[in-house]
Amino acid sequence: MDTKQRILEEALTLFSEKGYANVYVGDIAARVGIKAPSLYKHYKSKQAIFNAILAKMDERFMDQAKALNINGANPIPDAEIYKHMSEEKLLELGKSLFLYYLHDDYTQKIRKMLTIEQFKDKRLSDVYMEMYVDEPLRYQSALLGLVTAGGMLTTDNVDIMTLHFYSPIYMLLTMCDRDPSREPEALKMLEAHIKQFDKLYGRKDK
Amino acid sequence: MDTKQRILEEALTLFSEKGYANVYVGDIAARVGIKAPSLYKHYKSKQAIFNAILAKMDERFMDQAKALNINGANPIPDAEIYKHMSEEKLLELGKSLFLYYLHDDYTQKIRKMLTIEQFKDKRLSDVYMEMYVDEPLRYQSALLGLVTAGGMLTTDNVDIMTLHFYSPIYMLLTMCDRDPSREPEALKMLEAHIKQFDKLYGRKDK
DNA sequence: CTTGACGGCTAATTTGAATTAGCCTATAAT
DNA sequence: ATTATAGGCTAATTCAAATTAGCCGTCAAG
Repeated sequence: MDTKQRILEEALTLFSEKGYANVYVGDIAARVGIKAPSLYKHYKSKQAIFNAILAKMDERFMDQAKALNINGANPIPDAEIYKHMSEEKLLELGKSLFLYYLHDDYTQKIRKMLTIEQFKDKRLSDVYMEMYVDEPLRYQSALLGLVTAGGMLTTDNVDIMTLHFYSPIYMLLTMCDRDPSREPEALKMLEAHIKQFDKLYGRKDK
Repeated sequence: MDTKQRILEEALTLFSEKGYANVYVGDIAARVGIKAPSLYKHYKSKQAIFNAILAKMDERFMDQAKALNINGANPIPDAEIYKHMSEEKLLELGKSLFLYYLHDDYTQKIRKMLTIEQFKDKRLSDVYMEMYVDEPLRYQSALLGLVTAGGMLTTDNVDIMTLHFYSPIYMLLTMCDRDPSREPEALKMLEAHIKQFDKLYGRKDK
């Protein structure tokens, strides 16, 4: 078992629940199944553990950005799909986006940790915004742009349409992060939101 | 000068910037213009200062709720105004809401503090949600309900319409909290959002 | 078969921040 | 005028948490 890796995982879990300052190195060690001083065989300090988590996050984020081809000339790999976007498909898209963000273990923990630690370090709030505001808006804008081009949605301002699509998702997400018991309620609202969105922006003659 | 009050103000400022754990009692004292031990003439402990801030927040929040008559039989005092809601008025409503939340010193600091500390204590996340999610949605829903009744907006689901109105405001707000330099950009998007909102929900024959 | 590095442990040690002790001055009430 | 209280200060003290010292067993390479 890779202790060095385990330490990062358990530390991230704890940091995301209680924040850096409220987690003691002994807590991390206990969850890994060792004693606090043994941590220092793997990392120079508590801060170094935190830094390693961020480094790994950066790495993953870069990979993901590359995988999504966001910057490349070819924005969406399977563009054709989005030209024939039905209400059901839109619904599925929104729900899977929401549920992925909400339930993916790593993503959720990172998001919570960034939320807690963001005001300590501008770099963290920048990462948060890129991950949960700017990048989703950019990506979905490209996507909804295709749908619009395909004629399934109509607007003269794709960016605002994207804002209308995504911001409820974002708000419901922050709601469920704070209170997971409200997930069913959030899902109901999400569905109603997307149906309404489709009605508002969908072609009248659809 | 009311030192006891000053302490709460300076402590809130610091807590909202750096989080409880990263603020030292000496920092608070320094800003007030005294030495750390003197704080203890006014509050039993650092935690007691934090609690006092929350107590005062609760108090204000109660007052505000009462002033808005949210629970009372009479939801909006000057309901008539809202029956004749033009695009410009809607715009003004949204902008003033946004700018109030964003710039009101006390509100902003409380929001940032709750954001940082929320995962430590469920009570804090509950307050946050009430203040920035549930209460605004309830209030605006009542308001937009009136507008709808007046015939200036059309929908079969006021709650979703309200979600569509408010969630972009919410998202832009959290964006500006993280990076105040993006306020102009946010304001532009806010305006475009509301104009588009009005187009989408406004009566076709307006 | 022995050596050295890896990774664990217990028992210090360090550190730094919160809190307490105890003193001093000003002021307001008796 | 005396005294009590409020509120400030400096100099301890406490305490918890991070880190270091130093020991030990295992195991793979030579």
